[in-house]
Amino acid sequence: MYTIKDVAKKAGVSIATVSRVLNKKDRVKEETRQKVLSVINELNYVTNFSAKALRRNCTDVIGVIVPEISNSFYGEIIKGIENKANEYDLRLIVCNGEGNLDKERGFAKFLYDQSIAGMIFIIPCMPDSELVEMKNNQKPIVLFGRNMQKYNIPSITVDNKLGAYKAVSHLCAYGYKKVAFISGEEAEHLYDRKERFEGYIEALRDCGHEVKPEYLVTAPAETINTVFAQLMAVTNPPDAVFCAYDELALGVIKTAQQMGINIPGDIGLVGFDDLRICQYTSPTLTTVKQPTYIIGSLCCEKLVYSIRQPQEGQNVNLLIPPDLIIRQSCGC
Amino acid sequence: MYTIKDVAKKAGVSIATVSRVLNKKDRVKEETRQKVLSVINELNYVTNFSAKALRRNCTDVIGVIVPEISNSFYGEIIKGIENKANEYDLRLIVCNGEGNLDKERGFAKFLYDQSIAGMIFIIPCMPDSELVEMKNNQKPIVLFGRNMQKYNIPSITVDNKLGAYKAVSHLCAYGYKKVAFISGEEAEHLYDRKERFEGYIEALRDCGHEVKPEYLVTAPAETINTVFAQLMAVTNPPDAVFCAYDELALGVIKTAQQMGINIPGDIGLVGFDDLRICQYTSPTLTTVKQPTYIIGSLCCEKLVYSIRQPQEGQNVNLLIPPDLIIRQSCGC
DNA sequence: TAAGGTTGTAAAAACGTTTACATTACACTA
DNA sequence: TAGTGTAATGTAAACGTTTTTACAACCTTA
Repeated sequence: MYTIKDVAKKAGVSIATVSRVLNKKDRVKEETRQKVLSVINELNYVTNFSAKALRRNCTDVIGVIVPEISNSFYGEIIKGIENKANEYDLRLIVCNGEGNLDKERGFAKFLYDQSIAGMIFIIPCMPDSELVEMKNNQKPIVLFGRNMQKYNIPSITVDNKLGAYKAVSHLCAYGYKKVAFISGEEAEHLYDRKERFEGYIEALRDCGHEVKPEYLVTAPAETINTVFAQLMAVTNPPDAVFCAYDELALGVIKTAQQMGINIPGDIGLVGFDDLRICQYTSPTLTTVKQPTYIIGSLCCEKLVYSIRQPQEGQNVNLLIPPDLIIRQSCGC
Repeated sequence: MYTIKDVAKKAGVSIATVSRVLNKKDRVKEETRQKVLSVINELNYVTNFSAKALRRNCTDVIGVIVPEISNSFYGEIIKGIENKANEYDLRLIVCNGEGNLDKERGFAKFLYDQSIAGMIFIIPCMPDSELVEMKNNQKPIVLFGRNMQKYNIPSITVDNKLGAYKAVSHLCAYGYKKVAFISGEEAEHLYDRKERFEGYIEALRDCGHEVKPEYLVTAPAETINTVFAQLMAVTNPPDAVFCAYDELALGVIKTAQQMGINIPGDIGLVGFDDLRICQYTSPTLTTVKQPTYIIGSLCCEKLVYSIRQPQEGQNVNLLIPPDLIIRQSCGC
């Protein structure tokens, strides 16, 4: 493994010159530049990142904290980030936060201590205040799933309200009159849940339907079978269900099958996220698509921007309008 | 951000002593040790990894190259690796090889140049020779999906032959007599494909059925619908299908549905891998389970072993026996 | 008490870069 | 020809560790 000294000696220049060639900031006579480059090539020299990082107090690594690495939804986002990061010669450290605040804090602290170039938080559970603190630590950060424009933190969000509105008004337009809403467990940091609920409400109102409290269900995904059964046992049960997450809709499909309820014959169903699995369920699941790969790619792009132009204030939220993907489960 | 010097000064000792306390190799008087630790705690000192890496010529980072990060099969493996890595205070860099030899090479070279502590290759497409070369570069590596015991490289494989054997003999035991085999595209590095085929053959033989060439299909996943249709159009078509990968079985389910063929009524179906999606398809998919999380965890454990005890030769292949998960699609 | 062994600590070199500052080389002007 | 300005390059310090070497200080033991 050769060092910059070896290159310098072989090229007959000083190490400073080699460094200059490498970092192409200062000017070097074209002739020497070529000479150095040819030696670098010949020796197959690569710069030692540890030394570089030590000297510059900054690595070429970015970190991302996701809620669940084994979930292909986040997998797609990570893929988007990674590809973009490689374009910019950055490496990616992936951390599996598991939706656990302590884990998340631990990873964030670790990455921060490691003089990482920047971090991406995918649907973080940290409170706003801690994220602001991270930002103030001089490390660029980017968020997905939380709009923190007012704190001057760049972020990307999907227009959850619009997505939910699209989904529910689609159901209504096709004649469903009694649309229930199943959301997952309530949690402070799950803004998407709230926004999707708002979209649901607004769509119902705009379609002239009333919001019935008995159609509103909040429960963890594990209990979906009992919860769905209860929902269907209500007097005057719903004729359609909008689930805040595809995960929940999957549970509904499973439970309905066990109960002998036909989807979409007996009840219409729409989800949110467009997990890959939605194409394979039976019936295939109508859902609101979040463009995961693109989201990842954009997150990374924003981060790189913050890293390279730290002063410029493009710290704005980018709102992505989601699309409704119509499949079988809504019966339309 | 404090350095070891700050700690030394505040504790009234030399930096060497602080380093000794930190790396707990040399002995330090208990009293000074406590003093140093309390200062470290007070200042919230963390060692600079770049400096450490530079000095020791080795980082606390390991790398993993997977074929597809957005696939939850690999996501689970990564999760297993990551959790185990964190236990050992190692960080993980994830690389998305995309089953592309050049990408894989690029990542491997990069990681190698970065004085990484070790690497894990998940179903690599590199030829044996290059892997041996990596191993000879003094960096510990671990493989999943390729047995390279004879080259003294630690590895983990699933007993594909056994898994396929279990799947096919299960079908035969329940009365299926004409079992077809659909495998994905052929490729040099896909050893699992070959082994699963062997298991298929052996199971048929042991059950007293003959192997019919017209029941053997090799085709990329994208063409599964035409391929399956052709298979069913054969005179005396099969009454069951064993797919070398769940991905293919998913395609079969979809196509069968379109063609009005009932699974398992008209034809039995078994896959291999146990993707999460298998629980949600209709019918749910009987399949051979690979314990992904555990595999990841074991890979990491083996790697750590190689890193910490470089001389010891535990460079053996670990063969994991897979289980058959019986669901609806086989009709048993 | 002197010789020898332990134990605990310090001083300093080294790891491979980047970069501020210093120096040289050269072309041009007066 | 001397002086000046600029472009090109070199020198050396610094980044924060680990680790080798050295040396005190303190015990044993003869």
